[in-house]
Amino acid sequence: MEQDNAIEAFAALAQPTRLEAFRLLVRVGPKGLPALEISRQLGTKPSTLSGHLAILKRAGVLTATRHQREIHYAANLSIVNALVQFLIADCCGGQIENCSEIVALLDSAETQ
Amino acid sequence: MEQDNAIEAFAALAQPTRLEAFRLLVRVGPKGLPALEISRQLGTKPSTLSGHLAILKRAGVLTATRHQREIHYAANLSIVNALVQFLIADCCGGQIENCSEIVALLDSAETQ
DNA sequence: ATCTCAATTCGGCAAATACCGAAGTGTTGT
DNA sequence: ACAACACTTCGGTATTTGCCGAATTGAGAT
Repeated sequence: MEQDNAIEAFAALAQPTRLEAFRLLVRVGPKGLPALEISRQLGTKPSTLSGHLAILKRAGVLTATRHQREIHYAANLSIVNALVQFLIADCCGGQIENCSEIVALLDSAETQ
Repeated sequence: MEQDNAIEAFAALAQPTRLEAFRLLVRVGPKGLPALEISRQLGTKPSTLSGHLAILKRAGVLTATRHQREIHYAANLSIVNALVQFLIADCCGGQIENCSEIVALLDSAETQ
């Protein structure tokens, strides 16, 4: 993950409608939802949401696949991992003993 | 973590100078660095950086502590955990068997 | 071919963001 | 008290972002 990709992903998630859309799709799971259904559930205009979905997709946060007339959007969970990797790279200068805190935190994240 | 806090944190990280500052402080470790030193290492004007540090601090991404004349900024690693928790809450409707992918990903994040 | 439906693109406007130099605040040393 | 230093706040400007209705594209159904 490059800095530019991380910035694009963070910017994509730093907006209420887009963050809600992503979390909705995380809850829905791998099958995802068509654009109009997301629009309906979030209460946003289709044209507005379309722009948001494009931003999320461009940032690698969502995937889009056609099903007949509909395009199903789904959350790309691996981006979360990539962002964490990027954020904590070379944590504490690589001296792992100083990083016990963050390791414990990621442990708890995983088991919850 | 509330939606507003997550948005603030993502927005804080979605800017080149701020993301670089955060990652620099992650590498430096718990002791952190004074503002002017960060400014010098990143090559940004002190007044510009000051605004960025305020945004990062306000978002809970950095902590600030005075040491004589200097204010030392340090990365708050627990925010990373909180953001991940927030993003993957109720993943796949809570049916854990569908979430094996993300669990494996967080595993690898932890051991690296 | 035509109609319908899902989704996107376009045009225009209001609000938020980033940058810089200059001036201000507050702490430390003389 | 005064000078030096670390940092922040204050103008002012250029760019970016978000929203909506209207028009457009593209796939399926009749």
